[in-house]
Amino acid sequence: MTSSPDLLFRALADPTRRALFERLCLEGEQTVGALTAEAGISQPAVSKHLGVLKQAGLVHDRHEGRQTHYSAQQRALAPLVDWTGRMTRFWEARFDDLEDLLKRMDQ
Amino acid sequence: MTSSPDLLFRALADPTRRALFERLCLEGEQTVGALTAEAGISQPAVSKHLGVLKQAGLVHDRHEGRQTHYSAQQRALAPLVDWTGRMTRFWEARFDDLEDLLKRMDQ
DNA sequence: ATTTCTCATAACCATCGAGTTATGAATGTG
DNA sequence: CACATTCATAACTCGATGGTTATGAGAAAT
Repeated sequence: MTSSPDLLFRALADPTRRALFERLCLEGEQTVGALTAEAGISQPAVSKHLGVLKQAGLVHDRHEGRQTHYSAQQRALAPLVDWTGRMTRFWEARFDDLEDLLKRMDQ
Repeated sequence: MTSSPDLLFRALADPTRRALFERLCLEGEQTVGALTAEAGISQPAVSKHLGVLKQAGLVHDRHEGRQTHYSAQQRALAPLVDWTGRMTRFWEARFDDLEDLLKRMDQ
């Protein structure tokens, strides 16, 4: 069983793949050809990356004629945001404890 | 030049490594021995993972006698939060645009 | 001083993953 | 129908990476 944040982290760990996702986020829907034109790698490589992103739920594909349009699914980032939240919340809690301690020491 | 989010994503992409970081976040400072006891892998493997986390700025090590104490540096997650923010902000902006469009179409 | 304990490093191995080229499937075009 | 275009998949290569065991360095204990 591969957990949800695991898929996301793994999918976004590769810089090329992250660049593809960023383009889809910032510039909106793109065809494979358009993405390949700027990616600096071969078309099959781009397709494979898009496949990984799709499997992670980060992109959605729409077939139109002989071309495939990919678009970002930013909602899929939610588990990532949750995860960082859980990790940093503990830091804040601990920080609050420290503040309490200092306050109590002050009196 | 490896950018900051790149190091973070790569460091957190491995489930074993992420588990180590989570433990340090939730349970606080731990020695290598304590971490190894529950990690299910050899001590050298744990040390190597901790080295990667340290290089990414995610953990800090403190030497005390013959043991090394590791602790989480949650602040290091900031670039990750920023990145997800930049990606999702565009979604919200685009969503707002859509809402505006619908509103205008309504009139 | 010798031994024991804790951790890091070295050397090695196997697997994974990102890239390539070749090719096929599906759709449009002459 | 024949040809071109667009994308996905197959087969392969090769470097990166996560794991192992062996060993060394440094600190504590006897």
